[in-house]
Amino acid sequence: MTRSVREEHTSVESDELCSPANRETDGAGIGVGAGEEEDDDLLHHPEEDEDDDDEEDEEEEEDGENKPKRRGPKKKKMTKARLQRFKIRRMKANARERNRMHGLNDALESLRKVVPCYSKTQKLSKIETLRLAKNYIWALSEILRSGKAPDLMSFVQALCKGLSQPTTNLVAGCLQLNPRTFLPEQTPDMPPHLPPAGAAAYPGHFSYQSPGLTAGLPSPPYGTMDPSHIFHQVKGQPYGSLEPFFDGVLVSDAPAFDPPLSPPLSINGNFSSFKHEPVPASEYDKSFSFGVHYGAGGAGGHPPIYGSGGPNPRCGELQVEQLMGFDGHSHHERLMNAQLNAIFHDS
DNA sequence: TAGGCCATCTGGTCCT
DNA sequence: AGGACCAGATGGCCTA
Repeated sequence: MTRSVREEHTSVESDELCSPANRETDGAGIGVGAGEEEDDDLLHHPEEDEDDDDEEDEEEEEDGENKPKRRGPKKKKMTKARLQRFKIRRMKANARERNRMHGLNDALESLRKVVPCYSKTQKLSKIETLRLAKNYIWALSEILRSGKAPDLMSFVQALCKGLSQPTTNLVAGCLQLNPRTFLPEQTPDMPPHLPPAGAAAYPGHFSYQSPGLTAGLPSPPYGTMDPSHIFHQVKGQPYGSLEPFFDGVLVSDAPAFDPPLSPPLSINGNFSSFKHEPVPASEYDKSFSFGVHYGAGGAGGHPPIYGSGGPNPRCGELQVEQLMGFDGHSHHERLMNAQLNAIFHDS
């Protein structure tokens, strides 16, 4: 589910403790926010093993006469000093955990920027980001594997596999597509974009199945491959059937490519030069169970590509100039965009 | 108001 | 011993 960007932190404590300025500090208080425990609970914490036995015990255990005796090592009573140390330890652990989660979120934010449909205003949720990234990697690896450029529909289908409807709509919005055009009737058991078993939805499509479940498909062995690397292969490197792919597009001698934050596919019009296989109009005009249709205006206020109800002008026939950037993109991004278009165009 | 998403705290486990 | 990692719990925010 996509969500609007909201406040970075959700509580006063969070604002104080987790603002960027405070991220490196471990001055978090204990027991703030959720999971707060009363000191009484802490007093009986089992992990205490300090050597403060000589200190005066402040708290007496209230062992009732009717309570069964506990087995195992006798718990040491919590002295004030021990309690103090425990609190400090807990504060430090909390701070570390916060920082760890912030690092995780930062990484996730980086991931958001390199998968399609990055938007500062309409952030993908964590789970949707991961799903989309997985699909994106798979789709790109499939391009490499097959050496053929997929058509727009199957590519978007692959991207949207397993995504929620709002995210699917967002992807469609980013690509200036109507979800109805690439999502067949949704069934509980079948991801919407998957063609029926044993049948390709569209001629020339690569079908998507979960790599882990598909015997014939390779697990993408590309490690941390950035999608933009595809377009920046050094000339002469062995690429097998992909060689002609890159020869006519962009072959660079540049040693290393520093990818842009926004990926090519997150830009509207990436596929605007796609050459499509002929698709029966019925494939596009099916009724789908989508509550949100990508009608006039479209998600994110884009100008509609598809007229409401009318025959769909193929998005592959649109020109880049007709499309608006989803979020506004740099020259570099547009360059990448053009490269991608060129690849699909030349194939 | 329910449900989704999120940040945070917490205690347990594993590793160095 | 201390840190990293993990999963459960909790409560806040937001949206349908």
